[in-house]
Amino acid sequence: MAITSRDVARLAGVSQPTVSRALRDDPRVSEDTKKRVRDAAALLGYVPSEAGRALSSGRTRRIGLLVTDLDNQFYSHIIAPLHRELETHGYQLVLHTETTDESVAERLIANGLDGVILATTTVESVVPLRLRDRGLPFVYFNRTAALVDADATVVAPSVGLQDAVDRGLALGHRRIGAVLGPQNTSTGRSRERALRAALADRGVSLDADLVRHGPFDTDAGDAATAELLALEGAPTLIFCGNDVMAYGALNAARRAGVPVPDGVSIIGFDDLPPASWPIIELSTIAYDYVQMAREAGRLMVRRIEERPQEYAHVEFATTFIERRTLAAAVTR
Amino acid sequence: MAITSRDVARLAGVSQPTVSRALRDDPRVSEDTKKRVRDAAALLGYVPSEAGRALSSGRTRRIGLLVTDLDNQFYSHIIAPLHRELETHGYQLVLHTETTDESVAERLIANGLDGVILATTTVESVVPLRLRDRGLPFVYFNRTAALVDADATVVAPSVGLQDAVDRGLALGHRRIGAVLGPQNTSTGRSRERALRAALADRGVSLDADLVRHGPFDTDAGDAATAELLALEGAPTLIFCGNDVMAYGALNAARRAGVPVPDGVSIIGFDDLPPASWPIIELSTIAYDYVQMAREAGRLMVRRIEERPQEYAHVEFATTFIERRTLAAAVTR
DNA sequence: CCTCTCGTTGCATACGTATGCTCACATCAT
DNA sequence: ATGATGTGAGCATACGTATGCAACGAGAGG
Repeated sequence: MAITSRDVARLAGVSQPTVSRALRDDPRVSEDTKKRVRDAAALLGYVPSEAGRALSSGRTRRIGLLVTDLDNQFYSHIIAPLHRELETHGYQLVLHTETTDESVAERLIANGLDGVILATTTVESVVPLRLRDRGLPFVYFNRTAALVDADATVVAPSVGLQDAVDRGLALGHRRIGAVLGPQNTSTGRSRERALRAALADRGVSLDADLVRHGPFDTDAGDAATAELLALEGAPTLIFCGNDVMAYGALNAARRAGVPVPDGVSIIGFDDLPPASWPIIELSTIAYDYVQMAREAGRLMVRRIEERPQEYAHVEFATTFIERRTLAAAVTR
Repeated sequence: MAITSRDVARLAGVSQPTVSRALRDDPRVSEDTKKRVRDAAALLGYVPSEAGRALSSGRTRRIGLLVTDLDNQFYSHIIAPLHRELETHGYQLVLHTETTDESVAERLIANGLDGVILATTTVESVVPLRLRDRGLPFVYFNRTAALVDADATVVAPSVGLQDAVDRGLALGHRRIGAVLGPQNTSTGRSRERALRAALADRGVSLDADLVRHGPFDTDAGDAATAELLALEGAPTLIFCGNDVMAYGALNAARRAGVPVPDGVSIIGFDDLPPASWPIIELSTIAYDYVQMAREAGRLMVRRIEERPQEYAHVEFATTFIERRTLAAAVTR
């Protein structure tokens, strides 16, 4: 049924291996022959079989992206640049979403991937261990795991959060709350640590009553903020674990009838596109996540093709972006 | 390096084909042997090679999803349910994003997919033609192309739009504008046709000056709405091609200082999650896009495994959901 | 004129699994 | 006791490409 390299070989009057070499532009094939082979291939509409190629070469040129919650806006914005970056290197992105930790690694391995980009690892995940044991190269994107070292692209939250904290304090905020991400993610942890450190640096500490933890999603941000706003001494400024949680915070404030920023100020983290929309205008900590995705792609390709001794840890700087949702503290 | 079925066979004291059959639970293998093989496979940590399997069986159990603009929120919400649906049938989703129309088909074919789900087809796309010529099964999701028939899941916009139009007219709106999607997409066309028909049914017609077309994204919705609001006789109600464009419309109104809904009413299409957020409260036309994604997955699997004679065209009903962004018309 | 080298092509085979066919053996009816 | 039936496993091979190695011819150098 399908056209194989043998069919092309027959038409071009050469052997099958010559077809294989000619189409991959092997220098050992004469220009003359290459042209003949290419013409024959085009005439027949020949398309090389990935399966045959994978079996023979042992490589698939496919890279897996492991994400648990695809619904999360953040990852939508990551996939496109990552896809494009890998494409320029001749690799293809394959999406994997699984929730259970144990079977994931097996499926990644079974799928004959050349490498895996881990985007939603939890700190205690065993997936990196399994991949390492199998010799399947992988790269951490955004989050890292504790058990195994590897190439990684991470965000350095300190600078951006320090600026945000300073600005918040300057605006008179003293009762400061936090709606943070899960403590079993490296991002959740590092942002919390950086926030506490930035406050401590100015002699302020987070009141434990005003801190909440939850998944990095809108519903969690909504619920946690609703709780905080209902408190006797509600915070006048709330730091959120990411923008998506901050959307939830804005919703909760609206539902509670607390105006933003006059009743409460909200600060996010990520600077996703909606943060700069006129109807949202979210103050947030920004970093170049598109560049970060591309860098993760580059690290992945380098890991596969060059197997460097050292692991690269690329950090991305953060900056504070002030928008409408931050204003002077008002005592209610 | 890697463990093959031959290694398992040696350990279990059987032949390689028996391993292949035992692990796929072939009834021709005795329970006793199966157990021995499974134990040996587990002991060695054997994972079947996708490449070998694909080459031998001619099937990959991989299905491609072709999307041009991944950034579009709509598709983020589609991918997860589609992924899950295919997974339950033992298939895996592979994301393909390409902009050029010509090379796409080749890459889809080359990748040894069992089938393709086309999510962002334009009406005049040749991809369906190429796929048909190759005998690669495919399904239309949401949009369809004109040239080739195939299984399809589509939205029937008429009912929802008729209700929305009736409600808008009841609220006194007469100057009605439209910020619509591209005319080379079946969704763009069918929504425009349904809107015009619904208005015509009530003896109203769209003023050509108040109609704009553009890509299904926030920026386009923003730009078009800004134009409409700047007109002498600006519309009091604007229908948008989808929710994402409606976000842009809301932004444009905010920027222009026109309050929503008191200055202008906005109606979207899709009912994505943000539409029901307290800070947005977008009136919109809803349908069950999660179910639609799952149905597309089911059609795809059925097409691959049963090759039915007839093509299925599954329609999804729409309903109008009234929220804050629609109110009585006010003359400015 | 012989040998050596270089450039080009073909030959043989490996990659790992699935499957049609054969075959051995046991069970059972005749 | 013999043939028929059925069960379970092995043998041989196919799938399509890539690659190490051999081979071939031409040209160059001695």
